[in-house]
Amino acid sequence: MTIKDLAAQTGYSVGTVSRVLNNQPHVSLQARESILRAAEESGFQLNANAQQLKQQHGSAIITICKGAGNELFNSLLVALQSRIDQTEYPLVVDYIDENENEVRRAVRLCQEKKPRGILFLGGNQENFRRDFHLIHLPCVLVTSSAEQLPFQNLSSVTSDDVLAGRLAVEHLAALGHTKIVVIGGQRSISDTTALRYAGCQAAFREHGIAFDPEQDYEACRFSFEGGFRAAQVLLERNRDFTALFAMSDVMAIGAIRALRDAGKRVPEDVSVIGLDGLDIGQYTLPRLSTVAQSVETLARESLTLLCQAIENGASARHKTIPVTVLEKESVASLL
Amino acid sequence: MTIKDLAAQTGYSVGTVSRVLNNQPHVSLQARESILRAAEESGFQLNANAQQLKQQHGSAIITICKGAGNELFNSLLVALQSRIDQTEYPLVVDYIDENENEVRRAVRLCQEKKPRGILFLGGNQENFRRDFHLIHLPCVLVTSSAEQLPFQNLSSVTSDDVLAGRLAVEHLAALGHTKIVVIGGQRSISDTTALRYAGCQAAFREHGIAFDPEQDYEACRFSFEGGFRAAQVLLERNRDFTALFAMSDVMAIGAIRALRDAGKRVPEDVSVIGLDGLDIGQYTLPRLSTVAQSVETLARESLTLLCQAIENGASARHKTIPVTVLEKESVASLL
DNA sequence: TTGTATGCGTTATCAA
DNA sequence: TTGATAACGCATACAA
Repeated sequence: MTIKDLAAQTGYSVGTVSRVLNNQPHVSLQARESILRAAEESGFQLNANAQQLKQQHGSAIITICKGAGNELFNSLLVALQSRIDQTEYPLVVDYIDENENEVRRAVRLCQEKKPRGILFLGGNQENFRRDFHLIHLPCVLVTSSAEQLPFQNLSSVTSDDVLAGRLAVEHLAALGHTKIVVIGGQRSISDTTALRYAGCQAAFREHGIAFDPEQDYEACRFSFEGGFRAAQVLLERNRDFTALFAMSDVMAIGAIRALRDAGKRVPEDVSVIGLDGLDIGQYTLPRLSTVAQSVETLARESLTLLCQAIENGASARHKTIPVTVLEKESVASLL
Repeated sequence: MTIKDLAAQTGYSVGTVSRVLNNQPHVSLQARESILRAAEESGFQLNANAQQLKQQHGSAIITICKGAGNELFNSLLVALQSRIDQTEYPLVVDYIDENENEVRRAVRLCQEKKPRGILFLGGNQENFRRDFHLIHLPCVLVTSSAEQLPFQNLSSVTSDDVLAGRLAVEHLAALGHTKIVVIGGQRSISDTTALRYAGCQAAFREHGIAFDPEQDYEACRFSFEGGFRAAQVLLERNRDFTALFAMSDVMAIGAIRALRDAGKRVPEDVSVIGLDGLDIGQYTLPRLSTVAQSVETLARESLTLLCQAIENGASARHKTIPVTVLEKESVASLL
């Protein structure tokens, strides 16, 4: 079934049918109604390939998700999915490994699918700096800032990571903790980590808390396993800490498991604060105190920015989403 | 850049260029090399739209994932993603709500994208029975059996759900538990739930364990929240149980939280066994005893079946993957 | 082995 | 307001 058939059926020409199906003007009401009805009855759908061949581009928004096991990205995806249905664009999700170069991947996808825009869930500044000039589509980097990058077509939406790091430490400090260790990503690789780390450091300084980057910080992957191992390393160093800040909830949960395995109770012996505000944190023992990001807001703003860029050619903007401390059960007061 | 340009550049015709790029025979080694080199240098990519318009179909395998928040499906997706790269097909992931009709969605996607095959992550027999005749592509239903469905193009790969239900109960029974409650999905809606339930029931009978379906079973969604609420309901009924079987790990984790909130220790006061074998279960307190599915095997078999159907026209097959009990810390012995 | 030519389903231009 | 027709980039049957 093609528009040709539809044309024959209704007695109009393919041109008229095409105009009707694309909601274009200069069609008589009569023609419009008759064609629409026929299309409805036969369940006709335009052939996307032909359409996109002609228009020289596809209609999809591609989301490149760096790390399919990333819980934060998964909940972000859920939020995106429910919002995207209100737009005209299909959402195509493309998972790549954490170590893959997301920008190169995007370049390839652009040639292959000619999407309308790209959403990057996670990304590395260096990759963007080096290769993004090859991309000329509206893009939004989510959970990592592109403010320092000189691209007119690359917006970004990110939680206030510096504030998040600061809030975590301040929450602990306010409860009397002064011996604090931190686990997170590789500061040299993960921009997000670097910012959260900077926030921590500022808070440490302001509160006069001693912190030895060599001894009191341990880098790991953003996974349960990563947090588990990092906490073990910290434990083996015998730093005698009373609190641990994990830069993600999954790390925090892994760390709590390691602490318990070492005979430490949480929060009685060691307090733990996470960062993300994932669902799962509210079902663990103890419930996880954390600095929560607003996944909903991140999703909404990202899509808004991208759609505006696609539809109005709006140029790059960079949004920062606030974060809030969620006080639950994994942090105890020393006072 | 089109094959026309490439033809002009190399001095060959579009026909030859097309043949080379499609790895077809009847091309001189010389032509092949020269064209391949030119394509490489300019980073040329065939226009997928034109290609697919001509061939009357796309190249993608679409995965319809029912419930973007489903942890099992997410880990399945990770496994699929890593395997799909060894094939020639791009994997397009399409998330839909748990309540949406996955088959209708598939019908639409078929018209729009003309994929090579479809993978259903989760699905309801009724939907398939009613609408699947509209689909004429190779499909595989994962985590739910299609054996009872009369479709030559619908294979299925599923864990042995009856066995899983049975093993869970037998594990508890072997440790002396006789007062057991169960939480899971809606038996009338979720086929998976029905099978696991049947397995349970068989084990209950064989071990002479009393079980009142009205009082000792509570249905809920496959989420932390669902398990949490269901356990609360069971608790309020005062059934005085010593063990709880949750038909998914996330439910189990939610249930443990509810038990703790009610002052029950796990496993000292109540034993809990889950089902799935998700990563997260090894980082909770206590570590979750569970009946593990092999996500890797599910992914591998599904893709194998689908590819065979696409490439050799293989007809429908139905595979059952074994499950195993993972003994950890959430189940105590009463003996 | 290679080249030429046709058509896939659609949109858009132009003429009517 | 409509209809005819030329592209879009590619695969392929057929001719050379």
